[in-house]
Amino acid sequence: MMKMSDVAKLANVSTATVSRVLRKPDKVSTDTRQKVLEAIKELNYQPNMVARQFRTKETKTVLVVIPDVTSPFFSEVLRGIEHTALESGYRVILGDTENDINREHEYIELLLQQQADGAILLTARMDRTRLEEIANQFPVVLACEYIDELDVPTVSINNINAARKATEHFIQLGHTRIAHIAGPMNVILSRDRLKGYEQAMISHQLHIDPLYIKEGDFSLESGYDQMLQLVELEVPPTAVFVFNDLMAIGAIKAAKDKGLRVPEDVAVVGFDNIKMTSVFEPNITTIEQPKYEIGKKAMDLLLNLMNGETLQKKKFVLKDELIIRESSGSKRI
Amino acid sequence: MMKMSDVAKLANVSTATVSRVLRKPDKVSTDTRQKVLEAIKELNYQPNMVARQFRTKETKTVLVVIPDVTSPFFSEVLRGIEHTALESGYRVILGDTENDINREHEYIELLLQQQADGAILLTARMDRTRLEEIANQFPVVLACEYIDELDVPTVSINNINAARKATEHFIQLGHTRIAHIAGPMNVILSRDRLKGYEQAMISHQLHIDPLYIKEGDFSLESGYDQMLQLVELEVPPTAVFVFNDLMAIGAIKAAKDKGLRVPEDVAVVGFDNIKMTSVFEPNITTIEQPKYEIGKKAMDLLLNLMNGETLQKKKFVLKDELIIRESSGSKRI
DNA sequence: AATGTTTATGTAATCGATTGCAAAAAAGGA
DNA sequence: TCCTTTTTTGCAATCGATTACATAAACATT
Repeated sequence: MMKMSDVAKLANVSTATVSRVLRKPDKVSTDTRQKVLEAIKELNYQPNMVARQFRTKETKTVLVVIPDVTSPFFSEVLRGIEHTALESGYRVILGDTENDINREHEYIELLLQQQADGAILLTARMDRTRLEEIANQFPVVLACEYIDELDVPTVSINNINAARKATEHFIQLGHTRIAHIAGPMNVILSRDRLKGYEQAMISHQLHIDPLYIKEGDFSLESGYDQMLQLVELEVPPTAVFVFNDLMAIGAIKAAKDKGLRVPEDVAVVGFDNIKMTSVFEPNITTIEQPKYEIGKKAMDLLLNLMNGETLQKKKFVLKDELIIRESSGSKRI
Repeated sequence: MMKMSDVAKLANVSTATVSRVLRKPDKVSTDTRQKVLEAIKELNYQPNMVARQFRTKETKTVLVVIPDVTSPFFSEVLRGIEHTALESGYRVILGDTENDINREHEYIELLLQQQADGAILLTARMDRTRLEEIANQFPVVLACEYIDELDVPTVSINNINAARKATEHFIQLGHTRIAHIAGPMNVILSRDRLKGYEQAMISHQLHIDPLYIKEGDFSLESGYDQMLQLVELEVPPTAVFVFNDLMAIGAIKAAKDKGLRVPEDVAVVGFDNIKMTSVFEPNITTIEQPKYEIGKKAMDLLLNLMNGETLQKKKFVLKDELIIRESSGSKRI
């Protein structure tokens, strides 16, 4: 493997000049630049990036911590991040926590070890003080998940509003017995969407039956399980707002397996607008989140931070949209 | 940010000793080790990994090139890789090519720049010579996709056999008009599965109508489009073997939209056994690939290669399985 | 006690690039 | 032509760890 000094020797210049050709070409006369470039080509020289990183203290690498790479939602966000990173010459280190908080910590270590210039967290379940500490030392952006009242740049939609919108959709259709299959309560998104659900119910004077609130774990299977419990209630709900599309799909499956028709017997609304929602039968009414855009925006912010800029605005709330399809049914009479 | 010399000073030893405490603790007496560890804790010292990488020429990082992170199939393989990598102290750089061959080359550059110790390619569409060149210089493992008769370690299933098995399943059920929606023909997997389909047809003396062979692009939408064309043929097929589950889902949707029943009017078999296949209606008959295991095995091999071992065996063919569900229907009379 | 062995520690070179500073060369001005 | 300014290049230090080699200390053996 060739090194810079080899090029320098062949081109009859110093390594300083070679370095300049590579990094600040206009500081070098056209002649020498040409000579050096030829030597580089001749020797098939590739700069040793680690050496450069070591010297410049820039790894040109960002860490992305994601709760689940196999999730149709998060993987789209990841794509947005990765695409944008690449465009700006950054690499992405993948930190799949598999919903395990210890993994989250392990990955964050990479920042301390200076293996990444910054991080985007799609999951932030660690305690606030730890995160604050990290975010004070390194460029960090939160996307999707976030931590309340923490002064760290954040990109997300307004989950409370969106959840309220989804629930109100049911209310407008004439439902009163509306249930909610939530995500794990230690995740803020779950609490937010539950809150939105509650706000909608309360502001329309509808009773919130504690039995109508179930907690899943994001997975299709758990959506199935929780829905089973709901339909077996003495007075089952006529509508269920589900934390995400994956669980919604599980929930609909459960209803069907129990011989119920969706949306006639029980209506369902999901969240995220993953691809499958428009193919599944019935098509699923859901909240569209701009997944790719969230990733892109988060990466853009991170790039700013890594450039040493200070952000005037820290909270970016992107637009969501209720997409009405079949699973929520039509107006009840 | 503290450095090793700070620790050395505080502990009253040389940096050599500090380094030894970190890397070969048994070469240091218990007393000094204790002293050093205390100093490390006291100063909150974290070793600068880039400096270490620079010195040792080991990045403890592997590159994973993947054609599509949002794919339910590949993301499971990726998880297998990532999980195994982490266990062995390796980081994963994500290289999502978005099915773009140029991206593939860009990412491969990282090896030449010594930013990764090795690579796993889940997509290998570049030309053989280039890949050969790379694989001769660096530890590289191919998974899923591969290149014919190339002496690079490979992990996959036997796609030809599996495709034949899927097609023969139709034949056993009494179908004769069997179509195939293939993947892009520049991808070896597509050619293999097509080959398996053809083998099955030929060995059962069934006619292969060129009109029955369609080419999609892996996406659900293309499955939809290709199926539309098939059902609109003058003599439409009664069964369709589809390259992957995603396209199969699209295909089934198309059939339904055209008022056809699946499997009664047209039977479908997919490939990959992604989660959705067991939830979709009808449940989809498919070939199960051990996705996580493929990733794990590939990473294990790569670890061996990076350790300088030479593999006696180079081609690892994992077990696939035909999973019979509803979409392929029952025996025709 | 003298010698050889083993263990523990330190010295200083090294990895391959970048960059501040100085020197040399070229260009411009009088 | 000589002096000043600007441009181009090189010298050598530097980043923070690791490690070959040397030395010192501890221990064992006769």
